[in-house]
Amino acid sequence: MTQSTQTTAAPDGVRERILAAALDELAARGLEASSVRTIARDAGVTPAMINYYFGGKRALYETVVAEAQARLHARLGAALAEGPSAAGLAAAYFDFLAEEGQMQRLLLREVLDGGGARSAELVRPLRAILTAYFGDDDRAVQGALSLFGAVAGYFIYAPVVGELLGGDPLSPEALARRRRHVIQLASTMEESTR
Amino acid sequence: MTQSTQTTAAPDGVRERILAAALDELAARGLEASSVRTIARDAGVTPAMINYYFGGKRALYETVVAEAQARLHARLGAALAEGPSAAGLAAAYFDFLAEEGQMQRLLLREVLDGGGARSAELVRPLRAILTAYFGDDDRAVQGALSLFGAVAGYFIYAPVVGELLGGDPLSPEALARRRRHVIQLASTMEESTR
DNA sequence: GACGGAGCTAAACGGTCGTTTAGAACGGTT
DNA sequence: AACCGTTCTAAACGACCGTTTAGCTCCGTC
Repeated sequence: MTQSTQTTAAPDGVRERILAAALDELAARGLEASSVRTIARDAGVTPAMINYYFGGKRALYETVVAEAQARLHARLGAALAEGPSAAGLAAAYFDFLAEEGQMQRLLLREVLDGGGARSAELVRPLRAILTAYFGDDDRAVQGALSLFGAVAGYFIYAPVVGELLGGDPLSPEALARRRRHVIQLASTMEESTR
Repeated sequence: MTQSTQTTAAPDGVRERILAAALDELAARGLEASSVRTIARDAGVTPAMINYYFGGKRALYETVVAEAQARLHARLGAALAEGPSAAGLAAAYFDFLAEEGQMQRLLLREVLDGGGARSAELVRPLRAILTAYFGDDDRAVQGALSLFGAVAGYFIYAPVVGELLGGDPLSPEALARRRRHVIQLASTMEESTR
């Protein structure tokens, strides 16, 4: 009773602990390979609690994915709002992945499993902003695709890169180097498109 | 008896049918989500045959992954042997993914699930060739990473791109456009590195 | 102080999983 | 003709899965 008398507030309530454990497990192992029993154990609750709060494994998964997508969406939207540049967009995407590494794994699995329909729905609101700033022509689209691929690829293949080159691709120094490279790549593309 | 009397040769023997069905299923759904019963049904055999020929689900998976990696390895090696250019390498990687679309999904899942150790082992023999041609400095490494990310990203995100922009990103025209863009990107990088 | 709903638990349910087993079919060898 | 190894099948096994159920505790309300 030294800590608190009203424990059931919010910050680490049962629901939040389940969400955190689910993000870890789902990003690391995928929907099918994760088990509600494991997630529940990591969250320190009973498996039945997952159904109580979320209605089932699939619904929990979709809650987690929706939250991850919302976070990414907010980041990219903020970057576009404050400065309409490919470099700024690339930097925002890079920083998002650098700070929340499991997100890329989760969202990539979602694309691989779901065929991209849900992800497209997420990105669609961004599209209006994107084309307003960067235009609609093929070169801009191709460049944007390359840029996002270059950013995401680094994090996806980070384990391979680490094994291959030695050193930790996720160390602050390596991340700073990569960040500089990606921003420069974005600038180059912007110039050639303009 | 009109077709053949010696059926147990090779081209579409039981083992080969299992491998083909397994590639489809494993690339589409992943190791954990795929079931040996489904693979066996698609191959027109009994589930027990998978254990008879491969020793188990995991061993079948590793056979399929090893074969996919070997095919990619051969492609990249051939491209490097006949012309040491980033553009040639990018084109070879692009063509591989364009012709065998499920491969990228399979290998990407392997990286996501396996942490990259096996993939690194595959790419290691290529590394000597790569550095001999492109050098070892940071700019070349960063550029190569971006290039491979840009190529792979297109195929991974093809469903999203299709939903978003309309049209089929895997149509011959779209592929040709993307191929040109990637090769040009490679050339640009090569110039700035040189 | 009985009531009722919210939060939670332990146990069980039906189903699917990967794998094993017992044995049938069959061509080749002796 | 008896034997044998190979190929293959149908059935069963035990484990684990996601989910449901029955019931407990606790607390604010009347």
